[in-house]
Amino acid sequence: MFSIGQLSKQTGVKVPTIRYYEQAGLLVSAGRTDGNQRRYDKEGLERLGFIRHARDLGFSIEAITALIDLQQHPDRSCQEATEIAQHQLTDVREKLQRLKALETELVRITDGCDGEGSSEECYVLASLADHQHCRGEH
Amino acid sequence: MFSIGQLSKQTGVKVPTIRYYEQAGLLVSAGRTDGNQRRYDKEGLERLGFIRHARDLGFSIEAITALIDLQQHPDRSCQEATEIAQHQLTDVREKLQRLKALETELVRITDGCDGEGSSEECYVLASLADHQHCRGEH
DNA sequence: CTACAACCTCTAGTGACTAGAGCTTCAAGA
DNA sequence: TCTTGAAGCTCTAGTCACTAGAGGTTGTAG
Repeated sequence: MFSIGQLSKQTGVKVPTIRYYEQAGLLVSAGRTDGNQRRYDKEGLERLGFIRHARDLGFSIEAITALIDLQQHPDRSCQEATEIAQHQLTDVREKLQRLKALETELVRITDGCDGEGSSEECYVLASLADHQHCRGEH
Repeated sequence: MFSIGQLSKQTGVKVPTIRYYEQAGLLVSAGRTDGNQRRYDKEGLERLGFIRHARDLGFSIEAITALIDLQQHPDRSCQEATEIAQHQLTDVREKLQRLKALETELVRITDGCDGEGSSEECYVLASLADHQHCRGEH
């Protein structure tokens, strides 16, 4: 049996976050001591590990709820889980695209400026003021 | 002179967002008609364009405030602006790194599963449950 | 002059936490 | 057994950058 603090240490999830997950319905309400403190078993630990891993991969709370739901109905098709993961992958790839464009643009902006001189003729500021400077879309 | 709606159309920034920017101190309080409606001139339009562009590049409201402040003190060094942009670039690059790792991991997870069978033996769910499966860090 | 789109302010909600106040409980050492 | 203080509890509010909605007022085209 672990206290919430021990669970926190083992998973790397902060204590208030664990309570938040419970309140959000991700974690089943933990058992309590007579004094109302939460106590967790191995299952609680594994569940939190699952959540942690999924959050690290950028899955939303909503998506994780769906995945946990699926986990608990072993008879249901695996397809749903794959769809959720695929969706997440698409999402990540879109963000990657966008960030790559931003990187290019920021490199261009910062390279154009040596940091000397007054801000009046600053290339960074000029670039931001005038979209015309940009190569690509964003 | 433009109304807030015309400004919105010209810049692509939604009306409530413009008001939010004003309230956040990014946009100087606009002039008003006798009936208390905002009216903008060319300067207001340019300022909003600047903000829009900077937001598109992922600069925080705080960073943009600093940049605008700089713009208004043409005597101050350009170095600060460059630093802010550099910081933003570092930030973007970190996110890129992270997202690339996530992509790899998600591809591995989704590739391992054909979507058939029951969720009991689903590779997606198993991968999320067990960090051991992972190649890299995240 | 009228109708109604567009404007106004204010409050509250979003997602995923994080911080803090004010109180109670657990567990180790004396 | 008692004490102390770290760790737990609940509840409210704050974060960021908006977005939505209520309920009322103004501008302007016909």
